[in-house]
Amino acid sequence: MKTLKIPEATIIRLSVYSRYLTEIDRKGIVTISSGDVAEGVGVSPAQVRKDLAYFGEFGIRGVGYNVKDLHGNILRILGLSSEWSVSLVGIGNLGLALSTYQGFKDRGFVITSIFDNDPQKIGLKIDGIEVRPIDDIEDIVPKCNTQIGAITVPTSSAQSIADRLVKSGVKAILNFAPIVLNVPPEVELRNVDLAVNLEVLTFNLRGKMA
Amino acid sequence: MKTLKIPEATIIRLSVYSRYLTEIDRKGIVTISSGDVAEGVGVSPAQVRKDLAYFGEFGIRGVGYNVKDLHGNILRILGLSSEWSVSLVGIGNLGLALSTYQGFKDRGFVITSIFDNDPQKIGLKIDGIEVRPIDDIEDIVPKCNTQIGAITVPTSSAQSIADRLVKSGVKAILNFAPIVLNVPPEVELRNVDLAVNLEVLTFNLRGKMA
DNA sequence: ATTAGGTAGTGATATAATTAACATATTATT
DNA sequence: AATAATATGTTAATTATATCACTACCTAAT
Repeated sequence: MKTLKIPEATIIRLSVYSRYLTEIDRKGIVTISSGDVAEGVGVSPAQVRKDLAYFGEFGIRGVGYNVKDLHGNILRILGLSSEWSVSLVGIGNLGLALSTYQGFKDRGFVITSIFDNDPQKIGLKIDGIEVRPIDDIEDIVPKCNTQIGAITVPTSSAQSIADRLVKSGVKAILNFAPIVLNVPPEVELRNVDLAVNLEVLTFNLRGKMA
Repeated sequence: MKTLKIPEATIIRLSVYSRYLTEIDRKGIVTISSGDVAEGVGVSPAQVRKDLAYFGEFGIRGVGYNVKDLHGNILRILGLSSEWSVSLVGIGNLGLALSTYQGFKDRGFVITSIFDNDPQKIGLKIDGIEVRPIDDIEDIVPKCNTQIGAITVPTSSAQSIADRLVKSGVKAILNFAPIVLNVPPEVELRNVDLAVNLEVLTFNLRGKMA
């Protein structure tokens, strides 16, 4: 089995393609070309074909791709053909937004536990999931077989939460706190910094206005 | 003036460096080396120096960088030395999270108007800003001299909101709806898709578990 | 059948980004 | 004053990524 390295940019684009294919499929379109996909998501047709080529042959020359078939293949590539158990730590506004985000449910991410230390929040039911005290992490997370932890707590406590999630067996962490977390190399870590996006925007604006 | 192209990855890292320097400065540390920054944010020292080199010379050979000075320079580069007026359209959970996100305020992003079409929300004050009906966009946005629009409405209405924001004079759009928006080339567009991050995570997990 | 038009897959090429190496400059020490 | 240690800025080398150009192949029309 050849495991050539896949650019992360490719994975991100596959994710975008898949979102677009959902839309196309809903419209009842059966076949689509790399050029159509490219136009729909704003990349070049060659890029679309190259991205897919890392994983196999999914189309028919001279014809295009079957929408459902391609979509299914991309979901499988992304690991979305089965469900993932997600634990959410910190249920402030951002945590609340994530817990109710339809896009997660749609793609097989199931929030199975929610933790917070605010006494006013503990016991609340959010979308059917009870908010538990943070000290319950080590108890609940293994029981739910949770593979992914999402951290939306303040910066000061993010590292300790990460430690506890790792200890409880999560394999991946999605961190929204603007801090560099330390986790063992076998744990997959991904940071989302909402301010970064605004800053790239203002940098580009600055250039245009200068 | 030579305007060589700056990689976007460089801008993203500068944003991360700046966040780290805030922390370092708060600790009262006066001087820092590229190696220190590199270790703090998880990149190579050469990368740090290269990123900075695009914009000038900010350090002293044999010594390092003055923390406050470097931080100020990075903020200036990113266009954060003055305030930006942001309009938020759609005040669901995600919009609420953004409107109260301290990280924005800290960096000079001021939300000056909020719009939604839900009658139950119109009139509410969020952090001192009144929620107005979407039809007020064309009236209010120009009055506030708003340069940036943030879209957190459902996918179906995202494009029409983008159109109205552009018509009202915004120069940049931060879009959280999972759809490819069409805007004139002079308008800076940036898409944030929360699900993408989880999907990159699961792809990487899949590889590790296979 | 044959041909024209269209589209996927792919190896070669070009471009971009990262890393490495080094020359230059500063500080501290002897 | 000379030397050792340290750290930047910059050029060169390497690696990674994206684009291009071409081949293979399918469909439909003549």
